Amino acid sequence: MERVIERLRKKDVVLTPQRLAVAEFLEGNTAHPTADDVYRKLRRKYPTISRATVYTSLEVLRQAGEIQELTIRKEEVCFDSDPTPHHHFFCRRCKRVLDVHIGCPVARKGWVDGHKIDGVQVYFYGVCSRCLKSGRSGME
Amino acid sequence: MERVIERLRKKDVVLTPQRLAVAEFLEGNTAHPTADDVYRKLRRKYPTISRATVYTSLEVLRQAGEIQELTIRKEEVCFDSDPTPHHHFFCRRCKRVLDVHIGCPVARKGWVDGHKIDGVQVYFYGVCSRCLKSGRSGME
DNA sequence: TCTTTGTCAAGAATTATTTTAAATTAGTGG
DNA sequence: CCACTAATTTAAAATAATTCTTGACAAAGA
Repeated sequence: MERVIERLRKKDVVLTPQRLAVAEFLEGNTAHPTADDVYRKLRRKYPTISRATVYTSLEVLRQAGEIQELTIRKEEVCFDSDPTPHHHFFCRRCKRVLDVHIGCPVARKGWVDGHKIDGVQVYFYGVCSRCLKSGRSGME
Repeated sequence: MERVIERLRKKDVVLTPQRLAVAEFLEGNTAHPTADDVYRKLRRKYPTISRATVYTSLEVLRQAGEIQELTIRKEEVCFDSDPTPHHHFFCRRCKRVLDVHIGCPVARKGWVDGHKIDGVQVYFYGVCSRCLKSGRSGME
């Protein structure tokens, strides 16, 4: 957390209690929360926080390179507190977004067909191991 | 077009003029239109068509495996008339979505980390070759 | 013909997100 | 520590994409 504050300050990001609260909630969070998840959680500690602030704080953190945005679901954007490139898996049954850490050459920035790449997202869809174990297909 | 009709009929999809119009507009269209693009275009030929009908027609075609949905942009979903797996590139400058036909092992269905995969999307982001040639970075 | 089933259009409703405008606060320099 | 200015927060309203609802209507079968 201290490191986050340092990094943000170095990037001339204005620090506010709200932004720090968002950063703190996200830190180490592997659940890939949506903006609304963040809002509902922070409201307990900061009853006056508004949705707009959560949205702008998330955008500030994203631009600062602290988090990344995922469009794995069309319903809503979710956020990953780990900004380094890796893949994601969406379970159609339990609706969770899981990190997938496999090496993939295509995920490296570079060029394709003459287009300059500055970012890549790889989204897998299916049924996660936990749901498979619980005996359901995710199709019901 | 004839083949589309055959395939849909074989899948017990009820054929209607509206659905056929959507299918026809998409056929061979490589521009990755949004639902609203389809609606605005079809309205010329079918002045009475409604947005809801376009949305449901697109969903019917998707479920029939004729088209695929892309969530490459968070603003809105767009559609690809080619349902076979391939990658996509989003140009931050001209906002176009381009097909990327490169082989990639990760795009093959299978398993990762014990999760069963039934679909994959690979999205590249950057500046397309055309915009690069026109001399702008896409950052302005 | 009567019934059943399913689609269509239009608009209302819903949901995620952004904008607005006024009040408050963070960062800076004295 | 105080004051100043630019930036942020807030609540509410506005927007934009998408979904739902309702009544009208059409095809297929008994």
